[in-house]
Amino acid sequence: MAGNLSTPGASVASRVFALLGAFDAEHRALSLTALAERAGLPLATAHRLAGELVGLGGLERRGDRYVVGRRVWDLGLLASVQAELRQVAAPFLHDLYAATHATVHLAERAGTEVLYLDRLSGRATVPVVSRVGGRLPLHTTGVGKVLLAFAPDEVQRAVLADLVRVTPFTITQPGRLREQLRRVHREGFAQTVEEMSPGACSVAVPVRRGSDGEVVAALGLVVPDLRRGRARLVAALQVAAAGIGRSLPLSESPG
Amino acid sequence: MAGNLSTPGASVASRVFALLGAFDAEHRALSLTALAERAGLPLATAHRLAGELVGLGGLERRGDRYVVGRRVWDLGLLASVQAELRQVAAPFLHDLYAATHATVHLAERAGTEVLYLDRLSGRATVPVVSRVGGRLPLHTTGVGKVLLAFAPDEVQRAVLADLVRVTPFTITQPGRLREQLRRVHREGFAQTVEEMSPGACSVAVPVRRGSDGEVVAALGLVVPDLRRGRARLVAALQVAAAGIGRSLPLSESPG
DNA sequence: GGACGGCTTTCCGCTCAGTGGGAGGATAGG
DNA sequence: CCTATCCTCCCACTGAGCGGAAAGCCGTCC
Repeated sequence: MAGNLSTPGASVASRVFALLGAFDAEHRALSLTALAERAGLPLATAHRLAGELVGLGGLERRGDRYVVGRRVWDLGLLASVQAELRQVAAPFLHDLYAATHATVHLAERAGTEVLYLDRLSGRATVPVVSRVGGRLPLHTTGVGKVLLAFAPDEVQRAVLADLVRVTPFTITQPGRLREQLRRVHREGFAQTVEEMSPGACSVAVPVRRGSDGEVVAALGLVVPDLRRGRARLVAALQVAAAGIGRSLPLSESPG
Repeated sequence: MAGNLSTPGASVASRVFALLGAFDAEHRALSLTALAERAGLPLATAHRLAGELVGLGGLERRGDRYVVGRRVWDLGLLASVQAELRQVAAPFLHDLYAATHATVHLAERAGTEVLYLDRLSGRATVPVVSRVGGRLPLHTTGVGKVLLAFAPDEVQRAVLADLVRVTPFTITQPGRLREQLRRVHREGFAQTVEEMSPGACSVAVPVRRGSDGEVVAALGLVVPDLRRGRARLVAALQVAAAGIGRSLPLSESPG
């Protein structure tokens, strides 16, 4: 379709996603030049395609900057992640927040990372690094440890082989983490103590789909201190997780 | 780019969006045939493009069905709508919910409709038809009336010219609605009484950007009854709206 | 004021990526 | 066994898409 291709083999569809993928949480608005550069496309190509996407609602133009369009947001709401889990979980997350006033997290595993599906926090609690849609290491977060404990062997091995240090309290010894994962199975919850960010502790429990008991997500709380009240938090989490699991449809798995 | 085009002039980018646009809230998972049909593309073309999108994360395959991919959800979170307003507003919405236990709505105007940006509801309140990402008429909802009252003249005219009846209580006389919109300006809030769905009333207030006072969104509550406690609800809404407006960055408008 | 640097926009000839009818499998039901 | 309904793959044909180059469009600095 073109005479002179800088990257032959790249399809138009991949270019479209390259353009959209040029945006991230730190780059929500990009000039044409920046957009082209980050997408790895020639300026003229980026210009034409971006113009087309604006027409389709995939991008929007604000002055001389491009931003991701509303249409993409609309479509994103239909994505499977969000559709079932988040919707079902939302009221339970509120209950949890009301009961504890701690930051509430709903997360699932995406490869070897935690993917935060929802977060609920007031304004006066512990500062938390997570963002909805954001990813963090599995071994440094409460929800991550839960998800890791119930992840397939190959994922556990891959993660244990590379335990990045984030704070002085991050667990980087595979043996110690493996022992903790066993405890998660035994006791039904995981915790972290300043392993992701100083001054923040967390507890988390698995969310099991009611129909078959499969762990589909994790539910967690972030608090400044776990020394007292942990049992109460775990109890609240387990009630909410059970509620979510029971309300969950039994979405067929990939064939 | 092809020898035999069924619809010459349609770009690949438009076909990509046609495929994604084939999904909606009622069609979250589609077979290839259904996908092709709804997208208006030949089967072979849909098959090839869908396969490519799966590789790019824009679609996912579940058995013999396609669903919108996680990548689209990620990208959607970066869209301007969601990014600023929702994030800033979230804690205030919780406060409102905690204070009133009514369904809380954050909405903005999209053309001649209300676009619901966020919704927060418990499990035991009035049944509500709104969905996050969903659109409803401006003249039948509390947030809609607020947004309409502060919309440009041509929007008001377009809406007043076609007041669709939804319930027996829907206001369909332009004169009566115009009078109500004037009251919204005067009193600072709007209300509906069973105009969208039987048994549901709503109050709503504008969210003004702190820097310039422009109305950027509306904040509303849905309750079974407005006869008593309305003043209290309006007060709570105004406090929250002011808080949101003050925390809002002054995002430059289109040039 | 006029030359410069960084940005966006447009032009246009070249060509290969994308197209889609149709053949071929796979599976289900009669 | 045949028919119906999906999904997958093949492949000759060609115009949609490519991107270097050049032209606009600001500011800013000498």
